[in-house]
Amino acid sequence: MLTEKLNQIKKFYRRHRRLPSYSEMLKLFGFSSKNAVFKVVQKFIDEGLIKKDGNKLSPTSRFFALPLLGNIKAGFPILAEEDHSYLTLDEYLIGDPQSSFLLKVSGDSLIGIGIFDGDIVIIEQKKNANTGDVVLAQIDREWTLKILRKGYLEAANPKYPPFYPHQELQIFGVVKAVVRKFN
Amino acid sequence: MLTEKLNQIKKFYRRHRRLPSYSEMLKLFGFSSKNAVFKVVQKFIDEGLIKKDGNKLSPTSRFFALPLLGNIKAGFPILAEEDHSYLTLDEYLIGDPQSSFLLKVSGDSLIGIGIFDGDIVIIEQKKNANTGDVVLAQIDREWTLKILRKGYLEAANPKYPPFYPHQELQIFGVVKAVVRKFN
DNA sequence: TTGCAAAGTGAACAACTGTTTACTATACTG
DNA sequence: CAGTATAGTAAACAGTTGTTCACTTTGCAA
Repeated sequence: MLTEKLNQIKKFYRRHRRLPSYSEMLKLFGFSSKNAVFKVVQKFIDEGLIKKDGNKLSPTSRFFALPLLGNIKAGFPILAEEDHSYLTLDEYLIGDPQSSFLLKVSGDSLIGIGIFDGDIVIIEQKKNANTGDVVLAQIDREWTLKILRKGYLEAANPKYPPFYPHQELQIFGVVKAVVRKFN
Repeated sequence: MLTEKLNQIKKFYRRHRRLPSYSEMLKLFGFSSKNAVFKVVQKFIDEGLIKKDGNKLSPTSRFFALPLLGNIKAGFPILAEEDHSYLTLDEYLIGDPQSSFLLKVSGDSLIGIGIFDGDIVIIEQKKNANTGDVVLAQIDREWTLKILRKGYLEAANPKYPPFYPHQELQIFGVVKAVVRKFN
């Protein structure tokens, strides 16, 4: 089966974060001739799962990304094979990997905008932000995650008052995305 | 500078989804001897950014993953270099890539559990789920995303009533994670 | 200025890369 | 059954791989 071989390659890619070489696939598939591997790989290339990159192989986005289906509409056959695009969450959510980091959120001060306790936010480091941005900031030397307003910080939860700095309000980064895992 | 070379390799990895070979790095760095590259790579190996994998190179998780910082606590120096772990969002959020797909959410029926209009959910395909799971289901032939209860579906928004099936309630998958991008 | 480690050059090497060719076994179609 | 496309074997090949050795250049501390 061909999809079984694809899964073996995907498994290898997940473990090693690189595609196996032809001789590695040889062992992987249990073949005894590299040409057999060559022909299998050619099929994956034809299907657009792998591509040639110089004299090497590299995976296409279809290889490792997940299919993204459109909106749910009543009675709509969302699982139809068309109009897929393929998405990597890292690529989708992280704009500038160099200046970004993740932060585990604690507290309920941002539940109004759907950031819950235990969520992970992607923060892009920068020293200034726009009003309305969710920022990681130090207000009077205390770290916090809040919405930036003109000269103060605001929670997204009616039970918290606005936060006016007594001395200092310093911005360290802007929240670009949230991520939550269930269970 | 060494970090500049690392960024060049990262850039290459993002474009090609594989590490460059020594001769490719040669061009990348502007060197004229492969040995110079060899020594640079050795440093990255020493730092744990790249590792040897057979007779090939492969990136470690520190190479492409983002640092995850702990919870924010008042006054806590979260940016201290210690107790980092490194996280790939894809690996963190997607348990079984083979059976998962993404779905763009429309509607406000799940705002109570922090799933908003425009969010993307990661769905794992399966035909049965536990009570309390957020499921992708077909209720009387209409697709929907709701919370599964005993024999019916429920929104997470007081403005919607429970959804009892007239004929049929079929489950297609379980929501394992949500993801939201700001701006 | 001297001494020395770090950084880079250049050439050589065996091992492995992907690819090709020629041939055989297998499976399927009419 | 025969005919033929598909799948796999075996061996050979040039180009590239990562690695090593000997040497030169650069930068920096004493």
